Amino acid sequence: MALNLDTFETVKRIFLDYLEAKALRRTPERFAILEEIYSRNDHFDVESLYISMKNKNYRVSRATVYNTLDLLVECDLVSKHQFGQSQAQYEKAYGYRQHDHLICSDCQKVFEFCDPRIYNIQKMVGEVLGQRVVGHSLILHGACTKGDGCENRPAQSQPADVMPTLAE
Amino acid sequence: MALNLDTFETVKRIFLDYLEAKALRRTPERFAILEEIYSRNDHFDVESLYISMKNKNYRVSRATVYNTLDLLVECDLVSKHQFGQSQAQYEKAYGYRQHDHLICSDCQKVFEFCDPRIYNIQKMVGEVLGQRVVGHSLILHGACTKGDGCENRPAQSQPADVMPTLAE
DNA sequence: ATCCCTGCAAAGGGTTTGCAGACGC
DNA sequence: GCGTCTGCAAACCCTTTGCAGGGAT
Repeated sequence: MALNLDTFETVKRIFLDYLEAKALRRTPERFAILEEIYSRNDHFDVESLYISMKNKNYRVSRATVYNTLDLLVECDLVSKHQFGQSQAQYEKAYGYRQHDHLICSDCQKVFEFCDPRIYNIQKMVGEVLGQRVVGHSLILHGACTKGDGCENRPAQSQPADVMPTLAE
Repeated sequence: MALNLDTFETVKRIFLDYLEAKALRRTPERFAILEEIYSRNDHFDVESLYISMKNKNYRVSRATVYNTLDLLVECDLVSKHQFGQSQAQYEKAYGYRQHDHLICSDCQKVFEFCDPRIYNIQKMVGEVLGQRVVGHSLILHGACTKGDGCENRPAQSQPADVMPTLAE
């Protein structure tokens, strides 16, 4: 899927404001990386992002990709996940609802879902333990025994609703 | 806290059976590592386990520690977590209820809690996505702003109940 | 002109691997 | 005795770091 220009203008604006607030420079590399991320729809790791840009003959270094991803995570335009593999996975975050992931151990496919009850758990556990809970990471581990589930299923571009969203 | 002998006999039995079933050898190192793990109560990483054993003048290599931990995870005597740091964290699993973790980003303390609603989410999400869900990992990220929460709080040796356990 | 940011490559840290010798079976 | 397991160290992989040159301000 191609880059959504409206969305990109918005996130570019957000990034510009963030850079300005932090007195960081507006380098072409930073915006090129942002653009590359927002023209993707899947989860990706640093290497695949780096390779995509190389393939488009855009000269970037891995170090800059890492650096820029940190900035984008910091300003909530990108979210970072550790799905248990060694390398971190990233995805664009703007315009996407908070969601969680189910990963099939057999075929490695990643599904997304939303469930408002997680928010309740988060709130209640925080109260019981006397902690302010600022976020969570929920990963369900699935099994499709290759072929009879994941393979036939279209990739979820939007998180599936598990139950009607009650509150946000 | 010292090793609970009854528990250790049980887990040793389980491990023996597992080794036999898989036609693996009963080496002294494997049982020494199991014993060291069950005489601990905290979460630990490979290095600290290795160091403890070295300090007790038990000769083991890191390679064997890694190898044995894999086996113990495989037979459910140990659980492995990726709390986002670089190294994996482990904890003994036998006799402990399934529980999840809250990690304070400020002081790194780890709390444990149980919430049966996670089980319901797991089940329902699996149904909606057509996946058999075999497990989950939920991590809540807390913030205590150092000193006013975690510091004063005793470590949770048993998972706190967030609500009465309805079902298991 | 300043000095932050980039690219490159080397270093770093946790985990895995290869190999020779040890030992459970 | 056979074949797996161990210990050691090197290799590995992802990420971070150091440094010199380049470009944003």
